[in-house]
Amino acid sequence: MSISDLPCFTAFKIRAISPYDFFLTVRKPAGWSLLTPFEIFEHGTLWTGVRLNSGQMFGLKLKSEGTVKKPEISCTIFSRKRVSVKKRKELSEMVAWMISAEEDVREFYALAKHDPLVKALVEDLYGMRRTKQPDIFPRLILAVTLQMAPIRRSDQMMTLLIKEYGEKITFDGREVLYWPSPERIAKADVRELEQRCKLGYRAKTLKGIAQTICKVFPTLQELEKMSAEEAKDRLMKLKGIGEYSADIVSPHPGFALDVWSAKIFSLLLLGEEAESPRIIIPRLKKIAEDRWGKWRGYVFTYVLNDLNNLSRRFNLNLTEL
DNA sequence: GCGTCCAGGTCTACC
DNA sequence: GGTAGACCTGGACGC
Repeated sequence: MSISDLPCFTAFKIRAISPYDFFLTVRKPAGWSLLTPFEIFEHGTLWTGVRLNSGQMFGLKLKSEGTVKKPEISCTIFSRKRVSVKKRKELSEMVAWMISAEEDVREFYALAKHDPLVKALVEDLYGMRRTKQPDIFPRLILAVTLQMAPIRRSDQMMTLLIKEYGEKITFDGREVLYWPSPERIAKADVRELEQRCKLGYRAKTLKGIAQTICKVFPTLQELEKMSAEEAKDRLMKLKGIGEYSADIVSPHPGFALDVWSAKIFSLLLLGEEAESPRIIIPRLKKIAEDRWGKWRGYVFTYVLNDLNNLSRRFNLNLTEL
């Protein structure tokens, strides 16, 4: 693991479009982290890290100084060297994009008028946003380690990858571990990756992906500018990335159903337990697209972060599938 | 303890 | 173009 000390800092404020719940957005109820599983959240303040496409590492300290109705987030960025005024502006725009501060979800919330599921979701998680990560490699690691493995094993693989090949950043008296760079994994020995991170056959896949994106591959921001289909096609050209993984990585709103989430949506949308979850995935995706359109990605995120409440509300067992 | 099974997909060979 | 089978590994389960 490499270690970076980030002594310089610059601060600014971000105003978000209301309603915006900072806590629910950066610390999701299902335990999803904003940028790395090793970020720190204490007394309403988040310390985390981010690697830009240039490879530069930054420390981030985020804190809400507003309310859900009048949201304002204070952001301090820590770096190795002092940042210029131009770079500061770029960083401020990047953080706002990352935490979806400028995304207006009122159209999504309007669906609640006629859709009982959305109504429940909005009541439970009012103001929560989907978030984005500027660097694509952590998303690809997530997608690959989720394949063919129970969630605990996926967590084990990701944790080992970060601890063995990631980067430790120190700033503001804190230490945060961040994902490995694609350059580091591209150079790693496959056998060593397999053994140190318990990746099995995924070691070869991950190294291949790292090598490809080190050469030439669109950034997440570039994929976002493409059509959803084009972005997905580009992602699926990576060996080891199929439709499910492409949906997880793509910045476009998708409906990344796997066997586990297909069981949940089968109960919610069809009112029945799925006998063959993998078989009904295309059908569930079609229903989601017809019912929620471009907001289906939001429904997906809200549902997976609201399983306890939904189980109670609709008298279903969604938490032990 | 030990053996067996299989998981929050993807790719390939074969028909 | 459709589909069965292989793929690492470790945790769950039955004995």
